[in-house]
Amino acid sequence: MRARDQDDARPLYARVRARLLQRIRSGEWKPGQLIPNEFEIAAEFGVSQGTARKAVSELAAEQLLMRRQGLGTFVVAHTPADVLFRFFNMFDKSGAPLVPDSRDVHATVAPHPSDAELAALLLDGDSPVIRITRTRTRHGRPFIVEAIALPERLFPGLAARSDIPNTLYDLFQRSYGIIVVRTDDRLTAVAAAADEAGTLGVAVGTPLIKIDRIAFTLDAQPIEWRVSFCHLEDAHYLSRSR
Amino acid sequence: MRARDQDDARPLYARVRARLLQRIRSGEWKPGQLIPNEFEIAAEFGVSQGTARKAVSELAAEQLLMRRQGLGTFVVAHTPADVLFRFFNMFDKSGAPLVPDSRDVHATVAPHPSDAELAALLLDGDSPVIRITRTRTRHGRPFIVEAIALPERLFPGLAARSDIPNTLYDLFQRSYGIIVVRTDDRLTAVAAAADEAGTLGVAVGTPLIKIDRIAFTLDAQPIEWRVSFCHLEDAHYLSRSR
DNA sequence: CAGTGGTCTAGACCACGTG
DNA sequence: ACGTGGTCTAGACCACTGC
Repeated sequence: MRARDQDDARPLYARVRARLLQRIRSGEWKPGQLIPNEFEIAAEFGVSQGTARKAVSELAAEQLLMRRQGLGTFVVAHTPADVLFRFFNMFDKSGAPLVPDSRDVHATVAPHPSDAELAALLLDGDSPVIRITRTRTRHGRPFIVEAIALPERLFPGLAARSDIPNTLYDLFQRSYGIIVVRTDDRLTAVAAAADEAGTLGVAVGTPLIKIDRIAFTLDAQPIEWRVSFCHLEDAHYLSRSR
Repeated sequence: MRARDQDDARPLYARVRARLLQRIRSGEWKPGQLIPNEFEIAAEFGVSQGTARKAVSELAAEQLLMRRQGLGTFVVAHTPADVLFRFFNMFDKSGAPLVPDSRDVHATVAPHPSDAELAALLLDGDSPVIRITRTRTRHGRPFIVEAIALPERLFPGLAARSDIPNTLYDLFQRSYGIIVVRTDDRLTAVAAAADEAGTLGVAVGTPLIKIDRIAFTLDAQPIEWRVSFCHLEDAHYLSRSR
C-alpha cells in the first residue's frame, strides 16, 4: 500500500482500519475469533507495525476488537451481560444495575411499516417490519412495558423464533451479524394510560419515564426502534456526559 | 526521564501526561493558552516526539487540550456555547438543542450542609454550602426549576456575585480554575408538586422529569449537586450510549 | 520458554494555517 | 516560507500469558 494513493487520500492506518472493519462486518472474522498479530497485519498490507497498531487501536477503542496483552486481539463477542452493562442504563438507589427479565413476549410481522416506523428506521413503504412487545420485570414485578420495531429484511425469521431472549443485541450479533454500536435514548415524562397502568400495576396518571430509543449499527444505520414505558420505584435512569 | 523509574512504574508517556495535567490544573497554563509544541515538550522531559505526542493526545482526547493543525495545541477555554453543547442534553422535536435562559436566580450561603448535600458532595459537617435556585426559560416560558449546591470552599464569593451567569461550568473554569469533565444525571419521573407546578405554569400532578446531577472535576471529585424539575413539551432529554 | 500486545526511539516526510 | 500538528518507518526492548 503506497502512501497517499491517488484515489484514496486517507492516511494509511485509516485504509488498513477500513479493510479490517470490512472483515469484521462481513463475518470473515467471526465474533470471538483471534485475528492475526500486529506484525502479520503489517506484513499483509505492506505497512509498519506501528501503522497496523494504530488501525487496530481505533477498532479496539470502538469496542469492535478486544486486546489481551500476551494473548492476542479478538473480535468482540457480546454476551448478554455485556449488552446489559453497556446499553441498559437503569440503576437502583445504591447504584447497582437493575437486571431485568422479560415476560409476555409477542412477535409479529407486519407487511408494511407504520408512518412512525418508516421515519424511525428510514424504511420504504414496502419493507416488512417485525414488531415485538414485552413486559420487563424486576424481582418478578413488571416495571417496563415496551414495543420494538425491526426491519424484517435484516432479521429474517426472528419473529418466528420461540426463544426470543431477554437481551436482543447479543442475538443480533450472534445470529444476524449485526453489531449495535450506539443507542440514542430520548426521554420524556408521561402519565400512565390505562393499558400501561394495568400492566405495570400502577394508577392511571402515574408519572412514567418514556424512552424512545433508536439503535444504530456500525455505519450509523438505524436498526431498531424501541419505545419503553418505565415505572422506576427506588431506581433511576443514568446518563453520563463527558 | 529514564524508562521505568524505580518509584514510578507507569509508562513514560503517562508520566509526561501527569506533569502536563498538573500545569493545566494548577493554572500555570491558563485556559486558551498556547502550550509548547511536541518537540519542545519532548526535549524538556527528555523523551522522543512520539512519546510527547502520546501524552498530549490523551489530554486532547479528554478535552483538556485542543489541537489545531498548523497552529499549535491550546488549553481548552470553555465558552457558554461549549458547555451547553456538551452538558445540556435537551433537544426539541426536530433534534435542535434547546437554548435555555435563567431568571429568578437566588444565591445564599448556608454554614452547614444538609444531610443530602453532605452525601452528594462528600463534605464534612462544617463546610459551608452555596445554594442557588433559579428558573430556566425557553422562548420566555419557564420549563425548568432547579436547585444547585456547591462547596463554598471551592467557590469563594460566588454567592455574592450579582452576575451569576446562565451557564455555570465555564464560570467555574474561568474564575475558579475548576474544570468540569463529567456529569452523572439520574433521571426519574415525578408528579409536579404545588410549588413546581406554580412556577412552571402546569397543573399539580403533571409528569415532570427530575434530574439529579452530580458534576465531577478532573480527579473525580463531586463539585456540584443539582436537582432539576423539567417540563418538556415538544422536547426531550437525549442520552447517547456507545 | 515462545509469542503476544505495549512502549519507546530517532528520524523522515506530509498537510495545514498563518504571515 | 515557516512552523505546527499528523503520519509513517524500522527497529528495539518490556510485560504479560500460556505452555
